[in-house]
Amino acid sequence: MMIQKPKGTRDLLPEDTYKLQYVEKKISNMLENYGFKEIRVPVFEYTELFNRGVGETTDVVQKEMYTFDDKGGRSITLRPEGTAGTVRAYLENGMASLPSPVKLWYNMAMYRYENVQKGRLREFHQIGLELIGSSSYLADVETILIGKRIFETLGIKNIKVNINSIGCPKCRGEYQKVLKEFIGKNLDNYCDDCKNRFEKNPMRILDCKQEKCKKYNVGAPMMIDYLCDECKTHFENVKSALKAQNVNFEIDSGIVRGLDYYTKTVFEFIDEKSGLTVLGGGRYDGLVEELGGPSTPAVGFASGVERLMEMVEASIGDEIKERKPDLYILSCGEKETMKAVEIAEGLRDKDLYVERDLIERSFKAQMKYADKIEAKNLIVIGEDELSKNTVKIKNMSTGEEQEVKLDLTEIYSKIK
RNA sequence: GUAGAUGUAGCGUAGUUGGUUAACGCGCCAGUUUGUGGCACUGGAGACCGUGGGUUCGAGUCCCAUCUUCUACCCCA
Repeated sequence: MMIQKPKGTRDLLPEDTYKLQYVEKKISNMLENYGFKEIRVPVFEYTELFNRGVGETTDVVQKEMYTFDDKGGRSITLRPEGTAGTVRAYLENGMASLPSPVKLWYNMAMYRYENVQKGRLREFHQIGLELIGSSSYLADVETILIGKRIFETLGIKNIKVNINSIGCPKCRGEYQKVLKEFIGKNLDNYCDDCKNRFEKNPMRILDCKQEKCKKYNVGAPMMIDYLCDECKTHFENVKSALKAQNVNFEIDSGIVRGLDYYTKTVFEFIDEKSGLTVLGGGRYDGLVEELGGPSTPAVGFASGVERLMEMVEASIGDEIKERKPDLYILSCGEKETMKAVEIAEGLRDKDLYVERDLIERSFKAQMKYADKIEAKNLIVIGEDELSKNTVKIKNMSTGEEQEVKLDLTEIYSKIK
């Protein structure tokens, strides 16, 4: 029996990878224009990192992690997100002593034991960034501008930007008291999930999609109305700066984000066509300290590469072209073929894409093959050519031929 | 985790109320007489019909289980 790939994984075939590389190159180049440097951290970390970093009460930690004991009895988890590992690396490598703020980006595989469906895989990739060491609203605005630019760079339209503020531990505590009072009145009427959320994380109840819960949520107190002065000012500054930079956004008080480390500004970029969140992030001022470092503010986001690719396919998919051979060298006969190998190698030294026969096909079969792989040009090296020391370069799309000396630089100058 | 659908050569499909060597298109390989492709024609390779059981004289076609993929819920990127 054939062994299949595990559920929720994907093979990327050449027809996919060249498009992926196009997208990755565009984004990484853009991020470098903002001064972000790439970081790569381990695929697996000690489970404790995510328990503390992501939060014990989150769905990600409670039911979606790939956790196992290694042979030394250590509890290991495949990373379900990139921020915890990045912050861990930031601390472990003393990056706090680098000029502030530290700006890192990554493109890494993530693992989450989730049910598979549209835009959701168990192994998926996120391009994300972390801006560590600034508590200023300017950092929030910078990351949102970068998020916006990702989609512009890729020619993706119809992306909605939603933002919210979920306050800091100080004002959130106040708010949760008020919220629990409000919900507590009708708690019996909520769904079971919400009843469970009531003690652990009541804010998540506002995010519930169940009709009955939505009904009782009407008129619920909103976090933004209970922000402390500092959080309020911060949020106002973010909003007015975004407006000044012509970013179209909406306030969505329902955004809570499923990871515990978020504070103050949170945001989501949503593809209006599929309704999927294609980029999500926010500020996480408590995380660095939570992971054993000094109190350090930070902002970041992550975007799902597979979801990006899906949209890129729809918008500019056809414009991304695979590289086609500059030249096919057709040869028959042993001496002639050795000459073909020599010429091919020489042209590759000059960075041309050259193909030739590798399975000793007939003249005609080589011709057909050159056509199939869409070689731009073709030359034949046979007995005649070798004796006369010339070849004809044939332009495969026009059919035109021109004669040149059988010589590397001659051929190169005609093809280039 | 719950609910519904799906699974036939690399890809896309056909396979009547269960019956001899599972069909077609695309793709792949090779030919159509002398060294020039794209078209056309001819031939060829390639499938234990997702997997494992069961019913039957006999199953791709019926039953059960299981896996995959897809859809929704949940959650998220």
